[in-house]
Amino acid sequence: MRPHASVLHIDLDAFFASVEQRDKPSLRGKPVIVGGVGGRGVVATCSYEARVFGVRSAMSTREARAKCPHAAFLTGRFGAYQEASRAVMELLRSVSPLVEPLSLDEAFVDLAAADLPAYDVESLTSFGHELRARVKEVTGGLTASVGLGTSKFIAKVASDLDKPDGLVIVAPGTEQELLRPMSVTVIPGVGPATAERLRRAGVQTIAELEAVSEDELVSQVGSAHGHSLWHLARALDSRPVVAERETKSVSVEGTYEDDLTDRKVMESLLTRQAGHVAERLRKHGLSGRTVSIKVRLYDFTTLSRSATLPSPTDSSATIARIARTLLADLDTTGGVRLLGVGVSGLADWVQDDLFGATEEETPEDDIPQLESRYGRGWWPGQDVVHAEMGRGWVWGSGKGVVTVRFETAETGPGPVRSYAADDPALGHYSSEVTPDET
DNA sequence: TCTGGGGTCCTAGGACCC
DNA sequence: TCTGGGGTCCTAGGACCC
Repeated sequence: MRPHASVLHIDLDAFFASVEQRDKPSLRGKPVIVGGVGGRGVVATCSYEARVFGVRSAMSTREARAKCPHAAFLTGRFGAYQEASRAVMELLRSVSPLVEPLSLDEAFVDLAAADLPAYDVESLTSFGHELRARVKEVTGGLTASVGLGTSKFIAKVASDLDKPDGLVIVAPGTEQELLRPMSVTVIPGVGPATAERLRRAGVQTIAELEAVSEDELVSQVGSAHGHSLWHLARALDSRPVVAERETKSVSVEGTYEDDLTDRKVMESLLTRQAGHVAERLRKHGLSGRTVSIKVRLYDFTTLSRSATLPSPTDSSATIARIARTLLADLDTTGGVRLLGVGVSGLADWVQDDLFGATEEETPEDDIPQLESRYGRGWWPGQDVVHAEMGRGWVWGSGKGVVTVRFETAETGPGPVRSYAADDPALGHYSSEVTPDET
């Protein structure tokens, strides 16, 4: 337990949706839902305007559509989110060297490593306000919720108390009175399954959890979890903020619009995924010994199989071959909704090939066919450029027609036009292709 | 036509070794 | 011949997080 509220947790509000509203003025003040737009998509983030209608993260897009049919449903632009995230993380690192990103939109900062002039609640409050103002500046207007406390647990609980655009500091010594009335579900690691187990044992609040002995908790939920719960219920949390965390695994998976039944198709898809995994391993200078596949059947039963090699690999041919072999052992009659490939047991080096032979990459000649079958094209929210009309984004698409709204944060809302999906004047926007150059 | 994608950590059982 | 532990590695599955 630290003497001051020197651990900071920051959470960008409705992150993906806020980036869309920032860049697309016509979406401001409106319900925006970012996630998978297909039949099996789920909501990744939604704006506060959409939450009013009961839309939540992780809800199926189908359900979200039923609750809020007039919302804008967008697939998301990861490049833009990464860029905004990078700006925020850079700002945080300028404040303290000890920054632990949890995702694109969340991080812990250890202010004890920041060398602030003072750590009393009042000084930390003005620091927090200033930080939030600077986040707004460096992101072009995004808001963040910030919490400060004597531990990671308390800082995270604090940032959640006044969302969106809030700042909460939990004064040292007041942690337990804050926690006691709260639901056990605020404890990190208590999800639906643990909450249900505890509820059956008559435990719903942290005060009630505090009354359960450590041995009892361990026997209820297992050793690691039990000890952790016992401590967190008492606001005992000495976990350090860790700046650099090693990657432990790299994986790619996909859920398909229609269940797969053809083994040849499954093998081709695994081969392609293996290629993406290998590419990412090589990009980060990694290789791994254990290759795994994940198969989700039509009824949502999820199977995994893995095999461990004597030495690490980053070869797409090797990963693909093992993945296909692992699939061969599984019964997939009835259909497969998800396939995935991963590599773990990572090392930051690749075993030298003693024989100097270069491995042949498997030809992926059936990929174009697969793409035409499983879809690619114009996705809602995607940025586009039109030779005459300039920059815009896909509003909707279907039946060979794509509807584009022409606007940017600079130009503001512009006209909406529809084009044939194969219109040559319509191009995918990237930083290398500006309207002027087309 | 309910239920994404990318991860982390934990558990439990079996093999194998000392 | 019987009876032990402990430790490590591997595999499969599950809970959880954003």
